[in-house]
Amino acid sequence: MRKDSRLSRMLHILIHMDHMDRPATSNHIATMLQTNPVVVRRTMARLRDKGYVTSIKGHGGGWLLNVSLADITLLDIHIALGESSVFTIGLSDEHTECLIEKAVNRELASALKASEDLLLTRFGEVSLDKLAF
Amino acid sequence: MRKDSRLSRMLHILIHMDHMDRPATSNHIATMLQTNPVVVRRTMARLRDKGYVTSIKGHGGGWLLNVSLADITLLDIHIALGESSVFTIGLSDEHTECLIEKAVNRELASALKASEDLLLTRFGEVSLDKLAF
DNA sequence: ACTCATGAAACATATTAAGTTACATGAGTT
DNA sequence: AACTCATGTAACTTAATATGTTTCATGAGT
Repeated sequence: MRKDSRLSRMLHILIHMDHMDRPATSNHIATMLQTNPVVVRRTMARLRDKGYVTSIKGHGGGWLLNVSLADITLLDIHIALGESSVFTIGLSDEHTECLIEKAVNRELASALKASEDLLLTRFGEVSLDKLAF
Repeated sequence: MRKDSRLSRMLHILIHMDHMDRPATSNHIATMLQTNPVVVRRTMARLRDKGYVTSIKGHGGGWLLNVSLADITLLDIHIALGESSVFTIGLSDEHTECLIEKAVNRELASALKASEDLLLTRFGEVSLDKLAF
């Protein structure tokens, strides 16, 4: 499956935006990310919904960083981008009565949760200013 | 993205096979998994390649468990099913010269690796007999 | 011969980020 | 008021991959 690179992309752009004194247009951002301005708007809209950035319409408009890099963590951005699972591994049909299958799924779910908890904890410990220059 | 439920499914079936005294046909397994016999053959073939099961052609044929449940771990089966990443999260283009992007990707890669290491370690600690009844 | 099973090729489906096209809307500039 | 630049949004296409399905060849026991 294609990887979800939105987190990586958004972190990259947010740090760049911290250096800018003017709004960054979707076109400008798309060029930096080697993608399309509509993809940028779609993804940035998630961050706007959380208040991390502001969008300005019209001439001279674009996107502005709304918070200090020190005040947002990787986890904040990860959550802003959506709640979908971080794993490609899933459980088989959980509406079963089979005790073996339930035991298997319980074990897998437990291991996946521990792994995800570690990832999110780590994400929460890193604010974006730690990745900037 | 659709979840990869092969690990869950194969663990489930392998434990059932340990209780059986006759080969399990792909049809029988498919019924248990609520899927198609061809999907079963395709997935079981990976386990056969690693020697965990044997396939028997012809009348009275099917699939046989080749090892003791105590001798295989979740990690063994996970590896047998393929080396693809366990994460839906990926890094953005890594062929860049941007130092910020490199720092972002380095941090993400490090966190993902720690998380995956934990998952695989945990998988390696659980042998299949611990999930059986 | 007949039946039952795997092996394998070929194709369809589902999911979701990503990519693309097109047009409406809002906001400065001239 | 007309022009230009930018976001907002809808609709559609693409890519990747596990899954699902159909079909036929092959092997093996009865």
